[in-house]
Amino acid sequence: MKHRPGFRRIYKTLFTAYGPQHWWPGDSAFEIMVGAVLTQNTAWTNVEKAIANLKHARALSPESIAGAHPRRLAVWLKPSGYFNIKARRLQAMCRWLLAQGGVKRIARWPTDKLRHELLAVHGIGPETADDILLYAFNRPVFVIDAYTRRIFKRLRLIDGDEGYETLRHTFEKALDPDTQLVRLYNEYHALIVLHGKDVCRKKPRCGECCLARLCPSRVTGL
DNA sequence: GTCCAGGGTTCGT
DNA sequence: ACGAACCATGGA
Repeated sequence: MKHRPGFRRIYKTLFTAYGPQHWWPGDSAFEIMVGAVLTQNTAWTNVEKAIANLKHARALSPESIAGAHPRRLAVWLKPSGYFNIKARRLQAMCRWLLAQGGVKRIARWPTDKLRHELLAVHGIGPETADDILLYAFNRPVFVIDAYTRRIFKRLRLIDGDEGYETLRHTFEKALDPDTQLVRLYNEYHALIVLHGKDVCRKKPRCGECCLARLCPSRVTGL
């Protein structure tokens, strides 16, 4: 594949501009898994409210969620939107978790097996699986999302219409090897999301953002 | 009032 | 193998 020196440079530029983000907010691997499902197409501020509801009800555990009445679970999830769908997805994930013997058990699986099994769970697609792998289990998996496509398309480093896996491998090959891959992927994705929502949408002109000199099209927004 | 957020499933072509 | 409808709250 063609050499792409831009990927590391863009990371350094974003890191310099915004500093370390220390994702994912959450007190446990399980909480991160729950957050990954709840944040699907949803603002994180709304997800925090739903997680707070679960905590206050002492329901933030695989057993509680799996055993809860879907109706009551939906009430707790209401602030995060799609509450009926997400109630079902969380229960699917929790029942799967319990069937495997819990978080501690699957934490010892090799990354490719863990990823394959996660993708087989109802409600967990490629991005949610990779969020979980990277942020809950500290595996070196690069997360691709809509912001990643937008920003790197404008930077002319990708076409934008590649499949998820193709894009993921592009990023992973461009950034490997590294002494702390997990740390790099962790910060990179967080910085992409931060830059995407705080700059690209509000101020689409690249001349106004930290990536100005690296952006051929001069537009990083939509 | 309109737009869209840290997507995935399902069902048409 | 793609495209579109669907889900639903809250902040800008």
